[in-house]
Formats: sequence, structure tokens, C-alpha cells
Amino acid sequence: MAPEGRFLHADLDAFYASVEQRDDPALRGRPVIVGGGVVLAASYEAKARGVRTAMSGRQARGLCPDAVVVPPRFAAYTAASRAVFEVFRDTTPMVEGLSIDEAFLDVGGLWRIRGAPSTIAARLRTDVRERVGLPITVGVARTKFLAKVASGVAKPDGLLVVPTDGELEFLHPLPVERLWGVGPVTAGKLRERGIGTVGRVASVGEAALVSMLGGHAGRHLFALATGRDPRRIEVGRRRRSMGAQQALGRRPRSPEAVDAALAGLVDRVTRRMRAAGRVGHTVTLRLRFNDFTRATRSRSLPRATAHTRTVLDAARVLLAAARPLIAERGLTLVGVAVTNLDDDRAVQETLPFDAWSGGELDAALDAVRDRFGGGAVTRAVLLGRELDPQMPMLPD
DNA sequence: TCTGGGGTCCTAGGACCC
DNA sequence: TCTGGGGTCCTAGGACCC
Repeated sequence: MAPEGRFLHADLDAFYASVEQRDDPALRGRPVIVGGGVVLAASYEAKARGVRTAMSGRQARGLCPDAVVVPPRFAAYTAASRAVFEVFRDTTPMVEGLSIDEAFLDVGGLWRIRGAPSTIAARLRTDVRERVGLPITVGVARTKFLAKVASGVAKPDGLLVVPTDGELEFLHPLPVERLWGVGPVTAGKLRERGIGTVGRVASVGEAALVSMLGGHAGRHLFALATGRDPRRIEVGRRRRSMGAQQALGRRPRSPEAVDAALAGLVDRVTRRMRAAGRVGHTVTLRLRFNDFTRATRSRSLPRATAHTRTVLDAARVLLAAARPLIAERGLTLVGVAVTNLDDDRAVQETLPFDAWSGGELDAALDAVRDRFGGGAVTRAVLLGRELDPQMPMLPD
């Protein structure tokens, strides 16, 4: 038997469209498009006709006039995702979610209890099918990256094991676009120089890639193309930002209408933050214009917050500063995101109110730094001085 | 391919501090 | 007064992913 790696990449097929087909038998076997103006998801019957995610609805209907177009039901997708992740965690606690419909699992420690990774993967597929009613593809390999590539190749409704003694034979014939992190821009740069396959990426060498793509991207790509990927599973990753955005269409909008949209977005984001018990430190305004150029403007607040008014005020200042740009190019999308997220109350819990009067300030600040990083130390000191002006500034 | 909404990570210059 | 190295944070932009 071929030697196997420990990582599974599990990826639901055409997720939103599959949920629709599951819930309405009349849609099974037919081309299904989720979304109206733009395709959010397409069933494999629709994909076979050339329909792709993010395509305009008009174009999709042109390619596939008999498709059934259904509006998205996000609550149903969230529920289905939860159910699938429950199956993942019943398989192993070592689960790293990547998005609503995919995750890495490390099953390397389960040989004695559950058997080989390929056995576990096959079992996982039937479990998801039986318990949630959805098709899922699983890739099995020695590294996260190879497992992800494997599931991409095996789609839909497939299982593919990359044996550890056949990794480069599997990887090298694939087109460069299969490499995680290679999008249209990078693929264009590589193809310009006659590099069309992963094997060519590997043979051209690290130095050439670095000079083409920059230090980090070049080294990263070379490592992946030669089968090196030391990353482990990260359980319990937390979100780093929360945002909302809204396309406005090409029709010019009055400043009042833009402001109303902004207020609605800020309200949505800060509600979600409060529900999740998170506070954020930096407010980012995202803009997109008629010519599809983009701009972002951001400012950091003295204190992390999830307060609607505070975030809205910051966003308004940013919007006002961007007015000349908007007048010049025409606004087609506005968005707001809050980043640098911390746990609500976390800083206060870690830094007791009387820590500095007891002569334990250094230890308390070290604890804050360990848990939340250097930026949180600054915020903790600012917060502390607000509560007690006697608190010393940062010790050396 | 005339384009939605939600995210992640990296780069790079300047400010500021020791 | 001039000089240096090292580090962090802030801001803006870009590429990419689902």
C-alpha cells in the first residue's frame, strides 16, 4: 500500500447550489444558479455549460437559458455549514476552518482508532452525505497545500489521495494557476516568461522567482512547487476583521444617499461585532469607482470599540476626505471594515484596575503583550490612564 | 469576465521611540 | 550637534481566496 500523508482538505461542492438542490428535489439534476444580478454559486450542471461564480446574471442566462435561478438563502447555508463542521469535529478535534464550506483536518494521530487517512476520508464523505445530505470532495496528502490541490483536482464528489512517494509526479504537470496564491496577475507574469506548469516553477529556481515576484511570494511559490509546506493545523483561529459593503450601481448618488448607505453598513458591522463580543481598533473605508479602480482610507482610534456612533464618525471623516476622489471618478461601491479586533473586555481582564498601584505594572503589561501583542500594551496604558491619571506611561 | 460580498496576508514608506 | 541601528505602529495599496 502506498504511504499516506496526514492532512485532509474537505471542500463542499458548489455549496450554495447543492443546498438548494438538497432542499428542493425539483432542482436535482438541473442547472441551478444562486443569485440574481451576479452568480454566487452554480450547480455542476450549470458549470458544465460555462456558468462561473461572479459572472453577471445576464451572461449566465445567455449561456444556460434553461437554468433555474434562485435567490440566496444565507440562513440555510450557515446552518448547513454548522452541521458539516460538526461532522468534521466528530472525526477529529484538529479542524481548521478556511471558509463557510471548506476545512483542513489533521488525522495523523488517528491510525489506531480510525485507520488510515484515506479510510477516514472515505468515511467522512459518507458521513457528510448521510447526516447533512451534501456532496463533498476530500483530498488527502502529507501537506496542507497538496491536500488542497488534491481536492481541487478531484472535484466534484471525489476523493483523491496523493501518495507521499508520488507527490511531484502529481504536482508538476498541473498548470500554475493550481498553486495556492497564484491569481491572474501572478499567472500572467509567469506565463509571460514561458512558465506554465508547476514543474517549470520548480525548475526555474528560487532566485528567478524572487526576482520576478518579490521575496516572500517567490520563496513561497518555490516551496509549494517543490512540495515543501511546513504549516500545521491551527485550531480556533479568530477573525481579524469584520466588514460590510454595498454596490451602488453606476447611477450617480447624492452625498446624502452615500451617507445613508454608510450609516447602514456601520450599523450592520458594529451589531455583528457586539454579538461576537469583539471590539476593533481601526476603521477602514473602502471605495470603488466607475472605472473599477479602488481606494481604501483608514484611521485608528485611541481605543478599540464596537460603538456604532464612534465608528460612524470615523467613517464619515474618511468619507469627507475622499470627496474629491469621488467627484472625479464616480462612486460605485462603498464599504466599511473594522480591523485590529480584540476580545471585548479582554484587556481589562488581563490588566486589573489596581495593577499599577500594587507595583505589578510590568508583569501585567507583559501579560497583555503575551496575549494580544504590542499594540494592546499601548491601548492598555491609554485605558489605564483614562481610569487613573496617576498611572505611569510605558516603562522602559 | 464589464464584475457581489465576505474575508486574508504582504509590502512599503514615514513617524516615532530608545 | 551629528550620527547610527533596531523596533513598532499607522496608513495605503495590491493580490488573492471563497
